[in-house]
Amino acid sequence: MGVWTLHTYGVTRGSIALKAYYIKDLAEKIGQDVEIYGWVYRKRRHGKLIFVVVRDSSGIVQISIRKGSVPEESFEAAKAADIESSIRVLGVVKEDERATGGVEVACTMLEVVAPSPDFPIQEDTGPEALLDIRHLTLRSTESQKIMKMKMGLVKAAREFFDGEGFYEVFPPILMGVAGEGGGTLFSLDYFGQTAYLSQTAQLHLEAAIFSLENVYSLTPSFRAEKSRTRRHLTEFSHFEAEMAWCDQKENEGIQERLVTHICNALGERYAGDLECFDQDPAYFRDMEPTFERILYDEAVSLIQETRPDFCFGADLGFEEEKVLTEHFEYPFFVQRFPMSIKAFYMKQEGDRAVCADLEAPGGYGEIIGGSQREDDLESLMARIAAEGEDLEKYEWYLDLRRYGSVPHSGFGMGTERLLRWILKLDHIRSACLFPRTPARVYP
RNA sequence: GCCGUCAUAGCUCAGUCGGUAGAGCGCCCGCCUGUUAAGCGGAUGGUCGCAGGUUCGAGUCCUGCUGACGGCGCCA
Repeated sequence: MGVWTLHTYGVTRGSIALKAYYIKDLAEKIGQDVEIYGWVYRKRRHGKLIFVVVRDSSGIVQISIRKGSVPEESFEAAKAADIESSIRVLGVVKEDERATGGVEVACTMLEVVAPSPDFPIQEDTGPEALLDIRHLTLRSTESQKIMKMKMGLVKAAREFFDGEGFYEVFPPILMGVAGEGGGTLFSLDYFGQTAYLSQTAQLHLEAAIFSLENVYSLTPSFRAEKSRTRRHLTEFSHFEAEMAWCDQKENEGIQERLVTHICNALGERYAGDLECFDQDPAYFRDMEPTFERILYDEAVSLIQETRPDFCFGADLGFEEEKVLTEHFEYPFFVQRFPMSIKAFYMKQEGDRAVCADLEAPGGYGEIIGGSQREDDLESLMARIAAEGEDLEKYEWYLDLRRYGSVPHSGFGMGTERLLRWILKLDHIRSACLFPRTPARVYP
């Protein structure tokens, strides 16, 4: 058995360090002896020949186990191995066109590390049942691809911010006051006072720009709305950025460069995975940071072409967004909503907010909401009072306007929303490891 | 908060006019040396979401409840 210690780096079963290599690398090891650790993905028995498809984090490969070519215990172990049992395999890598991927491992030894009796997922398991056992559903190759691409998205976003000289900061999740008026908050007992889970880090990022000027954060945000839609979670990954000395025009420029950088990077680095989701990598790879911009008024006109009953002054509902997004191939900005339907902290010009939402094409909804912030103390106080909010709770926020206020802007980007649009996922839940919705906080 | 749909085996579903609960897949057993979520044979598997009501008789009809799902609103 000396040859095998070569591949385990002297580590034997029972005291495993790291795997020597991963399934995706086997194509470069034709003719070599290899050791594979993984999980049984598929099994097909043919009497004296058994095929086991083994899965690890990097991919899958077919193992052929022939009676007579392996010790009798190995053949019996293969015969008995359940779907998703963890196994250790020794064998020789061979090219074989009959195997998926063109590579197969001819087994010389197989042992079950731990069994997996009655694994509950099978071909026709429905979406609700899959969510009930999300902790097991994550093992699917589709979930693997989504999780890997989500990491790629976050990595690309951080690259962008880093390249633009932003500082990453780490704002609190436990909050004493609401971030945005109106939205429902999750509350909890905080040593006898009521505290809330953050809906947005924006207000705290605004404080940070007076120190670091350009900042961003990636935090969970919570919305206690019973939103039963395919684009809402009660907990989501929120990229937020805030920039001092920045007007709305430059704010939009940063947003489109950010989204474009992310798309370019994914188009280049995840071309194969994008194709698995029927997406054209070239569309993302070649995207340019020149998104179209339309005014809210123009959006209303476009909507009225097909929905004459839609009235000026209303917010764009989902049906309206869907109509609107059919006019665009790439994400686009809708600018200058009426102040009456936007948040108190936005800068006001006439009856309009100095703001823009970035909409994904194809009815996938709003990816980014951003605005120039109100930097004038009196206007801000009047706005907070008009919302019926207690000014005292916002004293610290108002201090930011009392001590060296600056023009500044910022935005928030929903990570799962962006990923959902890129992969055209049916539901935002699929873009999340353990999605939290009004009816689900388990598992 | 509002509107709608659904709830039967581990999973996906069928169940006619109200008359003793069905299929496929999975699990289990047997056969099979090139399969691609293999194939063939056998066996197992049920508080029909819960509580009432109508009826000689309810998975089926009626009432209430619960839960999940889908859509709206809200937003990222």
